Amino acid sequence: MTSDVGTSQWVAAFRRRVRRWYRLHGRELPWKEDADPYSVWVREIMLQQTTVAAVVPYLEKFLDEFPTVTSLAQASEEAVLRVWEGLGYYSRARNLHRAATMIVEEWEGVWPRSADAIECLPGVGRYTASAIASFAFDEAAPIVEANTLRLYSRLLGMVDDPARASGQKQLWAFAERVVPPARPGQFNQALMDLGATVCRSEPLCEECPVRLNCQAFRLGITSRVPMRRRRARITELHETAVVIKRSGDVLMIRYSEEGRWPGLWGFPLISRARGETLDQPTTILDLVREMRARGIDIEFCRQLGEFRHGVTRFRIHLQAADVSWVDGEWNGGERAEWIPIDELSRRPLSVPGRQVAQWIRKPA
DNA sequence: AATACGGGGCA
DNA sequence: TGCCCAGTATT
Repeated sequence: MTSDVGTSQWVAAFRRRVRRWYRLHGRELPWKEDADPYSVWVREIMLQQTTVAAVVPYLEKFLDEFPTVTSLAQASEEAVLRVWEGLGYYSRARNLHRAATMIVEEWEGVWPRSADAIECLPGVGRYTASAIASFAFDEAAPIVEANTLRLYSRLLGMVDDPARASGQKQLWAFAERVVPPARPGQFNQALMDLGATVCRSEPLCEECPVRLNCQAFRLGITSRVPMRRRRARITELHETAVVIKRSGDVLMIRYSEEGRWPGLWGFPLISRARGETLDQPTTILDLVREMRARGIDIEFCRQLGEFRHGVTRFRIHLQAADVSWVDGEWNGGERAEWIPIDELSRRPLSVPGRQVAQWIRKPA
């Protein structure tokens, strides 16, 4: 019956159907058997707002490089960011590193077992804490994330905005009711697999083991539940990455905490007006002036390349300028270093930064 | 309550 | 292209 969503009878039948479906159709994820708290933690952080396909190679490399929480704590933040490079949301990597230090120094490397305690770690919110507690420590902790949010919303026939406080409250309350005392981690995994493969954005209801438990299915509103959120408008940015060379070295800055890519290294970026390009003398004059304002006299050589890159709600139209140093020191505010070109691979760069670095080696 | 934070996968 | 992704922290 669907009229009794959440009652104990409903929950019992729901759990049975989900478990059975999972035995037959659950995803074969590479970490399926790995319940070690450290690796659960690392992968849950990586999976925040990031697809499984994107995470797999990064997780393998990360655990290879930092196999234990101690090794992670002992590493430099830059080394951690270097392994994270290209995965995005870099504050995750920095929080991971900080949290490793906390675990080692304050807790002597021993994990707290409860979700509440785990949630004290930086970068760990309610979902991630529950995931770790249920996967690694068999705590019956409820989860709500992208996959389960869709699933629960539809089961409940929830027409409220799931992002709002009242929607969130209903979803977490539902999660608390369905998570079972026995093997809660496996059950949570089953819920996510069901959400990911069947209760997708465009749901495959004919394959769903719990469609008769689903209010949205019964009402024929699965395509409108959960309510979609409208996206933020994209802002176009036109920027120039300035590659300043001085006898085999290139000037790199460490992006500050306030702006984009905090903690990553990169090239000085200046903005252009829309339509300005490096084949225009006025653009080049602007470039020279902008760099002089940051302490460095340069001579423009040529354009290195150009491409488009999306970062959160911005789309950056990037051109790179190959220039040579004439005089002066960087006083643009950021930490700066002259780095031999063949050592760029050792620094953590953003994706556009890495692209520009490739152009330096092999001009496009 | 709204916004910032990245980048890739896929139709 | 546009939508979506095992969210969290900050304003």
